[in-house]
Amino acid sequence: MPIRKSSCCAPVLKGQLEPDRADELAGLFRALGDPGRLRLLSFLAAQPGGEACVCHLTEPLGLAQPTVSHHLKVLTDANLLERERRGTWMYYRLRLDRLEELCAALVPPRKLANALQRRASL
Amino acid sequence: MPIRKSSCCAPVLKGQLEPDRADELAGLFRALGDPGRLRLLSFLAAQPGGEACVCHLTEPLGLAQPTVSHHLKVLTDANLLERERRGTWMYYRLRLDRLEELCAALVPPRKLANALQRRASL
DNA sequence: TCCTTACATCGATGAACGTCGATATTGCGC
DNA sequence: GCGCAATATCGACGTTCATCGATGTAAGGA
Repeated sequence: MPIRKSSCCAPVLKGQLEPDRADELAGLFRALGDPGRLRLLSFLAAQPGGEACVCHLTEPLGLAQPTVSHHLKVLTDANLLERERRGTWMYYRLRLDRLEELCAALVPPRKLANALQRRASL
Repeated sequence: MPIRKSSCCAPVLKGQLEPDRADELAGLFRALGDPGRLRLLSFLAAQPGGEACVCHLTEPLGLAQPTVSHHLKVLTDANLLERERRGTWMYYRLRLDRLEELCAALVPPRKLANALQRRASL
């Protein structure tokens, strides 16, 4: 059933956001779309150096160890974390640069700068 | 089976991000975690005034009308869009302020400002 | 080599989600 | 009120996902 394009508004520009790029961004946002994972990021950000090993993350989250491991994997696959082995322990570190990239994708940088300026002037 | 907190790293600060706030933010990111919805936002952002009615959104997305309606509802429920009726047509408009808020929640504003400055100086 | 600790992977289960055809609702013009 | 056009809601189906117990793997110490 074809939808008539009556004259309600200007037709929308096509392909502003490429489907491939949309898939990629959506994957990133989906990685952020879980409260446990957000708290993981928050915990890591609160650490000096933005890093911690797994054994200190499972208790404050209230999730089982396999679940935490799963979430860490999701975030690492999305390149929002990087892992490094040190002896028995596995360290996970925040990638702030990736979060900044995501911000820039969400809001045009110029508008973001304006918003930050507005906020700073209050 | 209790996990021993051996001396691998400094213990993580607790409750940096409140569970309630984490749920709220996760809901927002989940709303952004679909390629169709991201393209919807992109299409709207490309429109003068950042608004459009539904009939012009369904074709470029390649999704059926009920699906588009569903996505618009998800985004509206997340307060990322606002709707306004004009006669037969329903107009959806971007809420840039909400996207800016989300950015600020992702990256501490000071670090964001630094990142933008770095980028501007290239 | 054996045991223990730290972490990852597997497999299963239940819930949430994307999609769309069919149908309902709302508003406009006649 | 009737009919049509625009949009929302419903219902169902298949997929994806979060969760966790059980098990596998890898590293260090005795």
